[in-house]
Amino acid sequence: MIQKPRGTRDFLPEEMERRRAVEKRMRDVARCWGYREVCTPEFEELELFTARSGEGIIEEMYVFEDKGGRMMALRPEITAAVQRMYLNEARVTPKPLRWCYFADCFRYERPQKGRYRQFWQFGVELIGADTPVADTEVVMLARDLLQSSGVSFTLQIGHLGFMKALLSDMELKEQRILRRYLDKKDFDGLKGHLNAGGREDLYDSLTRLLECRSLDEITEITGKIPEHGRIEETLDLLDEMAVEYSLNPGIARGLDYYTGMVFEAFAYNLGAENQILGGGAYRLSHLFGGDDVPSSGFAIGFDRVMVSLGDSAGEPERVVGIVYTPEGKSHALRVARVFREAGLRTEIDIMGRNIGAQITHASKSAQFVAIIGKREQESGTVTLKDLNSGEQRELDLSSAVREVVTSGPRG
RNA sequence: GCCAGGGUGGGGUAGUUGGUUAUCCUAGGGGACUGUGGAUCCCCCGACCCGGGUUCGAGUCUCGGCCCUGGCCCCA
Repeated sequence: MIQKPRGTRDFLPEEMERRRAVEKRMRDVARCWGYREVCTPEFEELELFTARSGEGIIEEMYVFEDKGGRMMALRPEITAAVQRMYLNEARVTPKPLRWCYFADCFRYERPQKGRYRQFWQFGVELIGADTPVADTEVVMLARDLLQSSGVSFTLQIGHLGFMKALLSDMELKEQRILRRYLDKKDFDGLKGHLNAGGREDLYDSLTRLLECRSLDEITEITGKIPEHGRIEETLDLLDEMAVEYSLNPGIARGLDYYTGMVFEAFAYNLGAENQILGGGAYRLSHLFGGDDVPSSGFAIGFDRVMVSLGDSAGEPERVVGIVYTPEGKSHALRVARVFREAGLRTEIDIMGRNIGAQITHASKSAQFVAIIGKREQESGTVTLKDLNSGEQRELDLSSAVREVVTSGPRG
């Protein structure tokens, strides 16, 4: 038998309903903040992603040659595509642009808990704004989105300016190596590398920087960096808006195009892959041949959020089963239509079962059955049976609909 | 790419030192049954991940692969 591809998943209706419910809550939050949805192609020219991240990522992507001999890649993330789209389509749109997306991405990696080869990201990009309030907005939106999903998380905020200030006289390549040691908390490796480069003077300040949890502590080590005022204002605003976060100057965010504030969120019970959000301020479009535009944004690992939420069942949907005898068939079809017009999920027997078997079947998903036989057909009524209580009454059609609509969700 | 543990009907399971026709539950389909059966009774469907090897004989032992679950690496 043919299996699904490695690292992919099938979603049955129950799980899709849970996913859609969370997705809807996130969409509603984004909409209230003024972030409107955009959509980019599922695949792009390979160069879009290598320009951003280097040739190394080819091994971790789905890359293919199309019939015209072009090298293409299934998108491994969305930010680059949104920036490309901005340059292609929206350069002259009034700033700021507030965009969001919910889209699947593909990475050719070894699957493990919370890591799949096809996965979904909910993300936002704020393009053309470069102020403390803009920084505050994306962080607050990140917080609101995660909260709306119901997941438990911690938020960490950092800024690349701190480490840059300490390493300002070093080459970019060298800075990157040191950041990696720090990110891995490999202090022996860090020390060795610094000693080899004759910069053992930096060891103390770098490791102390990672311990800092307040701007004052950081400033003692780095001095007042150029962005100090802006960072201070952003953090003050976040405090005023009661956003819970911890300051973490160690956040490095792998890539070079991040320019200022960076932040990440982590969930519990996720094992090794517990990061559920990452983002920051960046400048990317010059890599694609456009004018640079200050941007910031983040992406939520939607699947990880769902894993962290677990199987906690959402509210079950109200379902009505239409049960009928052969004499009641035409009336039953009309009744079903009325229930559907009231917005209720309504299912009718199409297996030719007898009444008892119909009730048996309906009870697997429905909370109510409407029983229709010769008597109801003649009087234009329905017999509504509440499957939870077992009670039933013969009602006129509109009363029956009202009864179901006003009933609470299944208890 | 590396390490550990796994893979028996759709789901969950039993399977002894290698030995008849592979166990049970559940789900699914059919029938009896024609206004209550959210039943009951009867019947049916349906599995040893794939491929080599050892053996008279492999679900069971062995090797390789695939896949799953974790972890490492990586992480945009």
